[in-house]
Amino acid sequence: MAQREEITRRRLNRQAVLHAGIELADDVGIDGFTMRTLAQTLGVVPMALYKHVANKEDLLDGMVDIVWGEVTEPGALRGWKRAMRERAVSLRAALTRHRWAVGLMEAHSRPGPQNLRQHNAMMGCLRESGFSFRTTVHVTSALDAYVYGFALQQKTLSFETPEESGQVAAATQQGLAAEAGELYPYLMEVVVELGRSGYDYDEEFAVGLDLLLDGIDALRESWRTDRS
Amino acid sequence: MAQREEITRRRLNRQAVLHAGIELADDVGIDGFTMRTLAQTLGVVPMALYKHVANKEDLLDGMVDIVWGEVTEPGALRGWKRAMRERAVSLRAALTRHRWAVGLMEAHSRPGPQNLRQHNAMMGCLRESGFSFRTTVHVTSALDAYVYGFALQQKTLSFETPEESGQVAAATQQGLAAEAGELYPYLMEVVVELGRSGYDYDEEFAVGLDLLLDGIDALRESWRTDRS
DNA sequence: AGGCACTGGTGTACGCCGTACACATCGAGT
DNA sequence: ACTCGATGTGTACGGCGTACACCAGTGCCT
Repeated sequence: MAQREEITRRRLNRQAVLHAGIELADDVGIDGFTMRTLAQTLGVVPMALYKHVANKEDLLDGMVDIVWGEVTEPGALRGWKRAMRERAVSLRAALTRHRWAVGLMEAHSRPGPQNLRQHNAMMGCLRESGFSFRTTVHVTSALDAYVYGFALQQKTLSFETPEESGQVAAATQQGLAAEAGELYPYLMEVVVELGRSGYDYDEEFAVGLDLLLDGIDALRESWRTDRS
Repeated sequence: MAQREEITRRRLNRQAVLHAGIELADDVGIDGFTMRTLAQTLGVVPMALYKHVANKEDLLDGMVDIVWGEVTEPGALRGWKRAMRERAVSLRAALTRHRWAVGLMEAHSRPGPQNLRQHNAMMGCLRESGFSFRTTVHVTSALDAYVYGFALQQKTLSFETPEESGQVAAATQQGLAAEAGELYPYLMEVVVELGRSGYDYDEEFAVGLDLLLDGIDALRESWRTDRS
């Protein structure tokens, strides 16, 4: 048993490497994520990792597929709309937990099994709910684009965080505020107002998502009779 | 005059560096884009660039703001809906021309003047069209998310290009096709169908965009009477 | 039990990256 | 003509991903 533990600790395997990778990337972000630091957190020399992953790209691919596994599958049981909303929320939650994964989820290389499973469930849910083949593509495309884009904004946009003061303060600091008020009056108004009333990513996401889902709902009938 | 040309060729300036950077990044992608190769295309030693940009991040920021400058401002003259659609299309076109810019458009660092100009015009168009302050934020957030996300998908998704055969062929090649048909029947169906009828990014983008715009339109009245 | 192949961890080294720092050059203003 | 500031150069450093040769321990076959 102690021996087993020793073994578990001493001998690596692909899963251990991938999970350690996710943890590290969550901590330090994609830039600070290097093979060397990952090896260090595993108490191992960098080259040891290459016995379990082909290279850094393969490592990231594996990590990404685990993230895909964290996304709940849409089931058609309680209606496509609820299923789609739940999946979108779950996907965004996963991308919020693992910000480094945004932009890697649909990489060029071969999609992993969890990725395939997820998309298969998505198609299945929509097709079984009576969407035409082409409409299914439309819906998937639009919803995924929205979720990815929102995650991307949330990842990179320091613009208006809870302490949006950061932005305003920075602008003021460079003496830009006064000038900005003249050059960009509308933007300035919104930023100031936003600073006053706060910005809630969750609510913002939900609003846009419902917009899309309602739009899909409204057009479902006309689409059903469409070609294809 | 010949002297002037000589000078223009010999002496760099920030704009020249930035534009050469864009051209190079368009060609080789963000991965192959290094200070050294950029210096080489300019016929100059790498360190020479640092007289005109603070560092690579500053260089990319400058390049990104030029891309922002390529996006047409929304004018409220012919209605907010048309203006928003034109802007979204223009933004996506810019991101398609400069795929490396996706994910950098809303960087953490100080947004550039073209970025600010663009967002100011956006806010102005919506506010002047009668949208409430909070609704303006909703609309901007949702539309931008969609455009970014679509560009991101288009950038990374090899899934179904004009020659979607790539994907299917690859899957087949590894003997996965048969197995995949069992594991992921819905996905397989859609991929095959898609291969038959083709996939048009432009149309796909337009469909989702209209979905959002119509949704906004429908909810505009109720939103107007909302709080804030 | 003894030998052996195989798997997985190590050490060293290479080429590329961004960029700091000291130096050379050159054009403009006195 | 001389100086001075701005611009390009040369060299060098530390960090990155990773190729390659090597070593250690484990499980298997006899």
